[in-house]
Amino acid sequence: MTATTTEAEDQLTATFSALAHPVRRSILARLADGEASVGELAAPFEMTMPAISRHLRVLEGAGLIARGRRAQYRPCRLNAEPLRVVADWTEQYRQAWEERFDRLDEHVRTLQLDPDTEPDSQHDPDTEHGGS
Amino acid sequence: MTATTTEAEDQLTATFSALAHPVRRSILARLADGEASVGELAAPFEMTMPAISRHLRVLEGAGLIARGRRAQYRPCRLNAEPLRVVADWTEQYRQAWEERFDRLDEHVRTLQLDPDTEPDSQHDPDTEHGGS
DNA sequence: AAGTTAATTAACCAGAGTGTGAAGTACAGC
DNA sequence: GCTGTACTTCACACTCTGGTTAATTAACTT
Repeated sequence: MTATTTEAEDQLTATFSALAHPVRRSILARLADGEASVGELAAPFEMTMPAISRHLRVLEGAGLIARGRRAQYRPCRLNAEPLRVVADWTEQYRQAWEERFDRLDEHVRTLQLDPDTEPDSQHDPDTEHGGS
Repeated sequence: MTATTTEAEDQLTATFSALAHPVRRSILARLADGEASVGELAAPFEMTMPAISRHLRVLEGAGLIARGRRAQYRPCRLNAEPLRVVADWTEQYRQAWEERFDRLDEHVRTLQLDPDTEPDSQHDPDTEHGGS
């Protein structure tokens, strides 16, 4: 039951890994304009075809693209679903980047919950840095 | 002048790379609750301290955390700013995952550009996969 | 001063990621 | 059937990651 890594975690790891390479992000951007063959995708880069082919494999592995077959071409098209998952994941931190009140807010909330819990040792400037 | 990779691209690469590891995402989740020392961050994992220390270095390199010093502790706190950048980046694909008209739209655009290019083989199920 | 605690750095290793050129596969066209 | 085109797979090199243990730094404790 208690697997070390969950399905969703693996999906996220695969997607973030795939997105961690500028060439692959560039390929996705290209595919947002519509289907393209491997050769078309490779053209903008100073890189051999096999290299692109492997980048596409990574993208496919993360479910970010799907591939067809038309004659000797393997047209690729974007599948943005995993990006929605990424967007949802980041959303969980929205509050953290919107609020600049983080620590204050947190402190206030603590006091509201229980005024006696934290007498003064919460984040005292004296113990912060200056003890020479 | 014309750098091969831009600043923004590097930032994105660093952030996605950092997020591509489940342990690092887990650490960020922990830090969303507030500051924590390295030891506290390491506790949940069956992993030695140096390993965690390096994960923290990666997160710091991507600007996802900031580190202080309190006595012999190095408290870490979340900096969600790069996550906002990621959210903004994914936003550019929102349309792609919201619309289910992808292929239709693309087909229409192809026809508009050049009606003779693709007579009928656009996305015929027979040529799609069915080879014995 | 000596020892404990917190964390980093150093040295090392296994494995994954990213590129190359060369060979192999699949389809189209003369 | 042979040749060209599109792409993949193979074999290799090289670097980056991610983990380990051992040694080092830094601050508190007694």
